Amino acid sequence: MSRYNAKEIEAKWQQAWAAADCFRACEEAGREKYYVLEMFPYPSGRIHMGHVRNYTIGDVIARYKRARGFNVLHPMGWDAFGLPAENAAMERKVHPAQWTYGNIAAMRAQLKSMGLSLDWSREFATCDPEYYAQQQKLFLEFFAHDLVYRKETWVNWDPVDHTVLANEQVIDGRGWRSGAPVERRKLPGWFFKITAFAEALLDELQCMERWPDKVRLMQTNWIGRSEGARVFFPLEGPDVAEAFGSLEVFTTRPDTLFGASFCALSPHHPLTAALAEHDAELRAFVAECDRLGTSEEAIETAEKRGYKTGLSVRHPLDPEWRLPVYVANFVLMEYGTGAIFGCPAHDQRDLDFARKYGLSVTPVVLPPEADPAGFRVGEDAFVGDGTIFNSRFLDGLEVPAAKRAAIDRLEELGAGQGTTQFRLRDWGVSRQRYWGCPIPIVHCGTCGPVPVPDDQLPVALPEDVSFELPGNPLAHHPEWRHVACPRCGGPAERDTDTMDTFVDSAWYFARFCSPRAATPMEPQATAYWLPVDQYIGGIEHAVLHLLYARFFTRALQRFGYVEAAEPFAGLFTQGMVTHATYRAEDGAWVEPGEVMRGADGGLQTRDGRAVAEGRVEKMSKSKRNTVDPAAIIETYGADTARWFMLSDSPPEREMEWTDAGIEGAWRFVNRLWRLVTGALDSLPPAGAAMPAEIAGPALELRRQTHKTIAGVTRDIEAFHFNKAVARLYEFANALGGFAAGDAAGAWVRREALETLVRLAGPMMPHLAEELWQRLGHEVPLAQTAWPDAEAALLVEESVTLAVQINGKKRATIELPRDAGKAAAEAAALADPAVRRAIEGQAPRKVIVVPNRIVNLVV
RNA sequence: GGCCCCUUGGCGGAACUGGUAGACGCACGGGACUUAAAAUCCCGAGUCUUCGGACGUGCGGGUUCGAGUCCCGCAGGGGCCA
Repeated sequence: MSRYNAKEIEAKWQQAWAAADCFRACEEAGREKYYVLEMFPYPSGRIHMGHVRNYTIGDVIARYKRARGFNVLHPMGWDAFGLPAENAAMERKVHPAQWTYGNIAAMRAQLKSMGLSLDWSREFATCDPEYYAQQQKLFLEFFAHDLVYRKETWVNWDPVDHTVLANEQVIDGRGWRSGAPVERRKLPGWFFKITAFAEALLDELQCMERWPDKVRLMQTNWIGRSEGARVFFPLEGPDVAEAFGSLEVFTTRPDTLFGASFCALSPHHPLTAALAEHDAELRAFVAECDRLGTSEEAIETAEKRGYKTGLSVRHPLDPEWRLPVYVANFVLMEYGTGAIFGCPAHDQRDLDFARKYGLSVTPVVLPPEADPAGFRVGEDAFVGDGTIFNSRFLDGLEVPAAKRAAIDRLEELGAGQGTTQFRLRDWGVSRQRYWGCPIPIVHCGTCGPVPVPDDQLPVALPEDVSFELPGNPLAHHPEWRHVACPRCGGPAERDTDTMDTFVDSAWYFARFCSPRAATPMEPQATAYWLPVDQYIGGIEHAVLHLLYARFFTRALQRFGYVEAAEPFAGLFTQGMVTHATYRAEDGAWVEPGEVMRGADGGLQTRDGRAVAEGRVEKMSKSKRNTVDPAAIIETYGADTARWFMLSDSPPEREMEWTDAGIEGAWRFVNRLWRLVTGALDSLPPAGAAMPAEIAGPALELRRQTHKTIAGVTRDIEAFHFNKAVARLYEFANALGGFAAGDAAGAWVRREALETLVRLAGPMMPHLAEELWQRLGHEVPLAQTAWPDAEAALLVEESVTLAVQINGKKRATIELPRDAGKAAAEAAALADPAVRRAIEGQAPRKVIVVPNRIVNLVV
């Protein structure tokens, strides 16, 4: 018997599916649709094992749902804008477009070698002018609906690369590329008003049952709703202070107002700026704060420091009470109002600050059971619930009631109001880069920012750009940015920024519904296909990408492009692919392919240097523990790689890639091949009528066949692919040991083999398709319905029950299914092992769980 | 620091709503076939054992006739927010 030739047979079926256009999706009114989508890849040039895992999972779902009769949409595209293309341009003198499209071609071929059931006719890249033209139209819709606006903010500025850095691109205060110390700079840019949907985005999370709890929790924390109050503290002091009137403060703890001992301003508060004009020392303090960077974590972990302004404020609930005003490094301008009141007894940061500057610490919340006379705050602030004291009209109230009472009084006095604050901030999308979607705005000295008119879209990226100079090539281009103002015709300049690439991926799933439309999307197409029924990707996108896509969908709904409010009805986040790491004696990382076992049994490189095996870690280039999917597919074929990806580890957990594992999968592929091809001669023809009489081992196998159908179906529905795989192994084991005997047995063997092939189909589609054909079927498996389990075969005639004595298992007994309690008890008491164990005592109590256990209490 | 999750043989992992712990795979051991090896097939296997059984799901308690599963505390690992 021949060994399975994966290479030849996989190519054969990939061509056959393409020729028959098996996976093209068309809207069919009245037919139930199912939209499966995996997060589209960045075209880095090669697929990695994370892609293989992601797309294998998605393809199992797509093929399974198709077999269940759904009209499946399963598209693929490219998240193709981004910095690596510009880096390649600088390092290798190749244009970003050329680099990107070259990578796409290479990766497309690799993805095709996986045998994914994709509708390639819908493919696009976000850097296609046809795509970003539509994105520019959407940007202008946001502009028209007042959902995008321009403002100045503080950014991390790399003075060497002349570019803005994201917080994660700042490492130890230096730019990740240039290594230059990062500066805080104020820069204008465009912001999407995601905060306008904060409440809706938060509330809807509770209804999104097919999303992992973990992701919902992360988004909840990210949006960060907090109830509190805005409180006005009248300012006193020099003219500057008088000009500002009152200091507006946000607090979540209005109940602790009588514990206040100071107010603090952000270094970037307008009042700080006004004071700094006449105060060099304050300017120096602010400059020092700026060197901390912009991340909340850096600010939080730094030592709490302040600068006393000399101003004071009056307490909003007692005009006679005055509090000093500081500028403090831990107060963020971006959160709340950029100013706080400090209550040291009940906030750790305020306490640290108060201890440092010798400010009073008055406890106003008494912990349960504490003695009001003896309660003192030491090094730890008390942040829990309790009863209010030392607080005049609030005394005796519990914390929640005191919050309400304090807000009521503030509102009566006109000194404040209750409010809800979100941690979520508006989404800044301007990037000083070339390889992104140009922002379709023209800046005119007289008209301000003016949208580029529809008939002048798209604003195309110029191709003749230079990457020699640091900074943004669009801004350096000699003529591109100079245009006439569309409104007044005067000289004006294009916006030279491009959009954050998260914008590109915030609506691509909608574009797939009508990828060639001359508008961003066709409402009847999105109405049919959206929402995505199953979205699959990495947990690393739990917050940003998924939140932006949710925000965009709500906006698109407002513009009339989509009916759905939410983009992804179901979300699945897969785990990472890991591999052992290896190091040579000199500490250098060694690739797995270089490691072999030496004569002494130890690990060594091919050229004989000793190697130590390190921890199992996420595959990464830096640790050199990657395995190239292309090489695996070349050696074993796509089916083997897919099968191993789905075996053993549950898909949401990390999976360890090992040589032994892929070898094991390869063995099973061959075993399945032999099992079917070796039996072909002894089978009745396809479609032969079921024999009237099936009994004995044949009936047993038939039962197992149908139980396997039911089990694998359940497992795939629940994303328990590892369990489905285990069931198919078990079933193959049973089939291997089955002797057909007579004609009925041969019929049952065919049913079992066909079932095995059909159930394995979504996981190893090429081999299954080939075996299906060899079993005598003309319609491809890809167009064949999923098998149904016969309910009557799923119930056992007899069952094994455990017999426990005082909860410990002593024996098992065989009983007819659904035997009565009395029969079960009698059978248990008759068992010799049970009799020995109870030594003639009569049970005090007998618990019988039908078909499960008998527990005798003696 | 706060919140959340996880911890089962040598390893990855099964165990439906509390009801026979360790399915299935990997690795391992034994056997068959072979001149030999690879491949393949069959068998074995949680630990200890006086062969009756005893002990076993990170540790310590609790609830229950019965706990891997529920509750409380602790330890270790991971994630998110700070």
